[in-house]
Amino acid sequence: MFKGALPGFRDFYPQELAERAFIMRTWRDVARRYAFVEYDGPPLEPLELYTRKSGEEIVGQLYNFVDKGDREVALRPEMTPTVARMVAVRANALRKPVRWFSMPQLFRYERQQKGRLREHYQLNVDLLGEADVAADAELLACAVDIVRASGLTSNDVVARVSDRRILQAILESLGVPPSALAGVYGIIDKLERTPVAVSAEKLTALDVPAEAIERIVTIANVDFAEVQSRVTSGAAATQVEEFGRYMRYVAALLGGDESWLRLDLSIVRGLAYYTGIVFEVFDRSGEFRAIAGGGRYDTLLASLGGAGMPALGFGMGDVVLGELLRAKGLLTPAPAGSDIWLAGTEHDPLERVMREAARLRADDRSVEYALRPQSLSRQKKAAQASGAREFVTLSNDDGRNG
RNA sequence: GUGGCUGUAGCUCAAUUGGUUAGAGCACCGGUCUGUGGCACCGGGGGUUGCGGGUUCAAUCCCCGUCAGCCACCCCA
Repeated sequence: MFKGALPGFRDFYPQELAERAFIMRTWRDVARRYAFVEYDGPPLEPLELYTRKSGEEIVGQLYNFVDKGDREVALRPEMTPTVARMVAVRANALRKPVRWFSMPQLFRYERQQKGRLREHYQLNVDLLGEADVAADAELLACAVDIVRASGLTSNDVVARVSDRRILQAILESLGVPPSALAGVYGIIDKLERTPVAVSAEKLTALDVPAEAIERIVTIANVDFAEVQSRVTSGAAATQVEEFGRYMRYVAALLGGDESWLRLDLSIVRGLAYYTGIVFEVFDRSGEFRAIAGGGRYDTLLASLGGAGMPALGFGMGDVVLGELLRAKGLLTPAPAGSDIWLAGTEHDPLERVMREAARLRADDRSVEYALRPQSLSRQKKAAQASGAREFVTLSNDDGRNG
């Protein structure tokens, strides 16, 4: 006897599917409001699509196998390589900017935990062919608007925004040796979950000056004014200026509401391909994993062998968002009852009920009825339990069922 | 992949610190109720106590293994 789904995989009973549908409807509605158009790709891809950029280590985290044609394949763990490939193939034919979104089911062979399964649905929104920060602003505003459309407020969640180029400039201004940068990023990424003393010790081991360590362990608190005062020349100064423009754009797109945004240089996204502004959306209580994350990956298309094209995107999974919405009481999709429960009396032959049901169904009404003769009171009870919106008897067509 | 905690009906939990046929609420099924707000009452099905070994006269309870869930690493989506 089969007991349940494979570890990390989910059965969607009607209630769970209704919840998932609620989330996906919100994704689709808001993405369309932002003029993104939907696309999809194959759930199975050549393994090489993922190893080329991430290296062989990633194979341990993939559902991969050799197919009957001796091809090394993998279930897609993320959508970005697929969209990059699809766009690269038709780079010259597509009208720019390309504004696409998709809601793929993604797979990852890892030990599961809360908020992290072996499969999830993830909204992917990508904007390709535009280098200006206006595109970055459009992306983040879209992500925030989805969260807002789900019923959450800026008291519940915050978008933490960063730019690794600015972080690098700050670190250099603090005297961090270039050779130590990669290591320092890793330490910054874990600052939140690591005791300060431990982080400081690790930084010392990387030959980071003591004064710099003090500032690095509180890098999350560095505000925009400090960034401006520390980075005053060179390419980084231009990036700082653009970053300021970016934040103003996002605020404008959110109707002037800046409460959703926060500069946080401790956001160092792991993926190797991010090249500019990055962001992550979190619940403010810190109870859940990141709701969404994304950023700019201007070099990815070229690295996959296509024509170079500036690009950026974000992903938002259904698992963490669903957990947060449920915790806030915002995940209560209406039960899917029929429009009409059609009741026959004991004297009505079933065919009479069926003929009437057929007539109503042809009129696009959803109709349920008792599949075997039952008392009227029993049918009424069944109608209520099923969530039918209207109770109609053959002899008397006006009984309401709330 | 590593370590820790947990595992009784579909769900939430019981079962006098090993002791007879493992119980309840909700849910589900059937019946009664000629009736107002998903009401009440009666009845029923459903568990090899995750699975497999071991200790014992006797195991839901103790030990080992295994599987699954949760948590922390790892890694990030």
